[in-house]
Amino acid sequence: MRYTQYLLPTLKENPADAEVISHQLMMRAGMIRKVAAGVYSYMPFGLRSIRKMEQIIREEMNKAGAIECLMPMANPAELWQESGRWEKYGKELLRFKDRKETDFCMGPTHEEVVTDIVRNTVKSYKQLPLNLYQIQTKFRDEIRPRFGLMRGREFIMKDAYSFDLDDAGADASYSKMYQAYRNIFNRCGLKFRAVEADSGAIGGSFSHEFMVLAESGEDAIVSCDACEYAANVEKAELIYREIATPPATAELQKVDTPGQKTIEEVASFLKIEANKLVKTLIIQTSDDEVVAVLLRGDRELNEIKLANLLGADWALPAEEHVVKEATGAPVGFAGPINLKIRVIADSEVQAMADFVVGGNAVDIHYTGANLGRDFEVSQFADLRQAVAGDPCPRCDCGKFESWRGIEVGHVFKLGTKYSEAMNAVVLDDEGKTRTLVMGCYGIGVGRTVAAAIEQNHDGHGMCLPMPLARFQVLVSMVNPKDDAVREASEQLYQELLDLGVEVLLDDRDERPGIKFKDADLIGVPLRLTVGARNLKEGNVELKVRATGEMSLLPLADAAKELQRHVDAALAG
RNA sequence: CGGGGCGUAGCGCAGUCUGGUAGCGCACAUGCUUCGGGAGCAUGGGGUCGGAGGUUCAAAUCCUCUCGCCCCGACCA
Repeated sequence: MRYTQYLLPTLKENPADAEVISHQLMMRAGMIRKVAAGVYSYMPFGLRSIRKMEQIIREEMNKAGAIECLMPMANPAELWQESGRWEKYGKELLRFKDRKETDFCMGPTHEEVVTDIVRNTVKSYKQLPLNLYQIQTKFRDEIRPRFGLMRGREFIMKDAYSFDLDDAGADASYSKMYQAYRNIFNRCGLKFRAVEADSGAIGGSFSHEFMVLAESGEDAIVSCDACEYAANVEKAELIYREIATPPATAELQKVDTPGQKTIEEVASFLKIEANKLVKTLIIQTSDDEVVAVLLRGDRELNEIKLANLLGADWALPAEEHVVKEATGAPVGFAGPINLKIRVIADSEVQAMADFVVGGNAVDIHYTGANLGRDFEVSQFADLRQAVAGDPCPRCDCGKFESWRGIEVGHVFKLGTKYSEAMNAVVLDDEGKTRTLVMGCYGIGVGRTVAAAIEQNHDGHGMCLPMPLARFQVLVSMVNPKDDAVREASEQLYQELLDLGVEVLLDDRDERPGIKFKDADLIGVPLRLTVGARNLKEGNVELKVRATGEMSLLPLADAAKELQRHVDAALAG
């Protein structure tokens, strides 16, 4: 491709509305343009990276035995009513009517459609296992789209759905997908972790998220420094092999703590460490239950663990008036002593003695509080957020490291939620009717490309890994008006094309500075600079974008040498 | 949806408080010089000041309504 015949509108400055690096660089490098909030056009330069990502996914999915299909974006309400999600999905589901006033929605995911296909076409266990996937544009009317392709409303997703006769089969399908996902993200050259994730309301199932590691990631994850265990902090388990409650040595004592509400305030007022306090959180659940939760002062509550423990959809800090009603004091002074509501505590609290708690009265705390003697706890459980340094729950020696991650993929064992609701059944080898066991597997295609940029950039622009780069080589002719330079560049360009290398020839009549800045911005992995200076010696200059490494190559060997570089980079 | 902020040329912004002929930088076009890290000079084109209504002799500026966009929260690939 010749630059002068291509559409690659680069921007010198960051667009005012782009906050994160990948969004800024994708805009500046002319990969995407915004059409509406969370809705983007893929410009030629961006589209090709997206297509490369799709192709990698396609190859690995096919290799794992999945079969590609393509389902409609417009879904009839009928199917969604059957699964019950027409009512449940809420405003994120973009609904509309056709000319006959029939309800439709833009598919945000395709369990309904695929389950409909399978129940109508698969009748026997002999047709199983089956895994159907598609790469398609989805629409979710997100409350808050942001960060460019990172969280759009319209976005390209690969979604796959597996169907098996039984749980064991579904587990096998799941692990095939898990491995396929590892292959996909490895091939993209991404640093990632497959982490255990919360499986939410569908109990008994399991799920993994694939997280690309990046500072700007929206998710917090932990991984063991000794074994394979990794999990979203929402899910990360904490276990205590031995918990011994130390003997109480101090008397319970009421102390005045005027105006000291937060843990930090109370700790510094009493001149003790935050971990000598026990905080009491008043929590309200989706079932309208109000409970008190005790945590060591320096710990954070994991609301998902709590909700799962209580069997509720959610568990959140109670509103102010509820706290007052439960404790008799304003927010900031709750404590477990003489509290009327149910008290549950994080396991770690069991290892504490002579601690400080709130006094359930304005400006009052207790010191020297002790479990059992001063108050009762109805249940101990793992309720806190994991942090770096916590012991691994799976191995004896490991400790957690913490990371930020961008969720680019999610594999999920669905069970029979949809097959049951929509009556997707087959006959087994005894002629008995069996409900299909499903799994679903998603990859955010655009998000993965954005994540790759988050992970591969510097102050000058992006450094996309070779497998995702739209152009593998850039031939930059320093001065197109110099005949020797122009001819050598054209020759190199042609040779590279003939070798099947994806090459961009910067044939613009621009000053070198502009060309170099653009080259760095758009991040072509390998740059060949053809300038009069080196050409006199018969050389051209190779610069590796990611490392900045430079070397001189004889003009005659350059094309072949570059092809070797490209092949090596693609091989990983 | 709650809280905060912004809409002025393709991009980045000033001008709004205190009403008086719409500006700057970049980009774009033309010419000359320049040419290995976002050049210089000159000339030029491009704007319903997000939209509607109102106040006024006069509105980008004041008032009312409205639309869009961004950031922080709950959701998710």
